[in-house]
Amino acid sequence: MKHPPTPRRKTGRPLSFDRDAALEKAMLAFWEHGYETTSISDLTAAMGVTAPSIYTAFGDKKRLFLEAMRRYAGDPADLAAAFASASSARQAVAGMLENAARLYTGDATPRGCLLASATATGSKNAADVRDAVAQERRAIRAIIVRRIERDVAAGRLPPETAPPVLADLALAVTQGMSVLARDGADREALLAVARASMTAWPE
Amino acid sequence: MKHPPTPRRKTGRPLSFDRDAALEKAMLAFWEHGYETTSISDLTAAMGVTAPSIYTAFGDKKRLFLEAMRRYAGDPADLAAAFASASSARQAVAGMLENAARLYTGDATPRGCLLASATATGSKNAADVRDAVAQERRAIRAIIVRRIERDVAAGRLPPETAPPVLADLALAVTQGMSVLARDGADREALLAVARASMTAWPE
DNA sequence: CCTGTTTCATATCGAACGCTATGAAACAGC
DNA sequence: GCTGTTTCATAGCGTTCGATATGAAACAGG
Repeated sequence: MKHPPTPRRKTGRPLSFDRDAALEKAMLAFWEHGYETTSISDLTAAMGVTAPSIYTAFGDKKRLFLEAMRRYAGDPADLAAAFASASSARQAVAGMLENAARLYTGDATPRGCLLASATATGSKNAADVRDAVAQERRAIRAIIVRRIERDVAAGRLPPETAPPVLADLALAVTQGMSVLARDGADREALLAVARASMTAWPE
Repeated sequence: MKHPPTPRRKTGRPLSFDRDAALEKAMLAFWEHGYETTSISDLTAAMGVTAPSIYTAFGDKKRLFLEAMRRYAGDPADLAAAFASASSARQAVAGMLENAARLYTGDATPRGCLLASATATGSKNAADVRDAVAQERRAIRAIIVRRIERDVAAGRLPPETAPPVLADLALAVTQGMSVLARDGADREALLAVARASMTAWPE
């Protein structure tokens, strides 16, 4: 995972807060309350940083959110690597669903999924942010589709398998689990849903 | 479906707009842009009604949304009736998923699901509205669970069937399809996901 | 030390937010 | 036609929004 180059500091007064820690706090705030419905005032409280410092360190609210998302929502390259090294597409997707079930019900983070809920809807001003999040989801979908196609080509899955359908099913279950988690479903319920959805796979 | 009694008019200047039509326009605006991220200004434009008229006719933004949701998102009693008259739990859920797939990709309404996306996240000020929408989802879940339990009791489904798991799977797929639809998935893709998820059912 | 650079805390900015006060206009009943 | 009631359009209420101007404070280099 490659981070963008730390803004080159020439000289001057040193930063009085931990930039990475503040970014993580911002991410958690966006995760819990959504992009547009988290105000700058909410962010200053969560990050422990005043508004002008946020703007000099991260640009504006939009760039702060995008940086937080790209930093903590998981690099698609990491997912691609995990999928590539998995023993099968089935195992890879089952693992992804199980990880999601655990993540969405963990105590260290808000319930549900940042990518599924933070920009589920929004005003026209935030259309570009929604598009960026949707792009992230599409990247994940493409990775799943390719991994399934690989197993079909290798004869590990029946030739009549439709990779996009299985991928969309996995995505739908993932994002649906996010809503269930927000409604209070516990970890076992989500894990059961994840396992049940895998029985829809061939063989 | 029983509507709340129309506010009794004694006398006075008649309403200059169609209250039901305005309510539907408001619902569509909330559906597309979400509850908190649809402003009163957006609503006056969509409904063709000035702000004071909205407030005298519907109370405030919160009550306008709740009335729109309860009026158009489907009365749980209607769903319960459809489920009761269905030939089987499986058929009832398959029908629900197919209806959702068609609804989320229809041209007459925004993409996705009002109940899944309008209050996916939000500020603390709107916590009560989110709870009301979550309550609606829980009511739907209870109906599905009960219908599956009925089939298990009647021996139409294997005794080891876990009704809550199948119900949660159906809910997750439904709400996941909402995200897929918003990301641009077409009707056939959603119908395929709905059908694929049904192969997870026993027998 | 002094200069240059960057961040700091304070105090806002204009715009948009949800909402409402006000008085004229449009009806029903008498 | 007058009275009572309700809705109308206009204008603006106080608050919060995202974002900044300002000048003092904290460093590195010379």
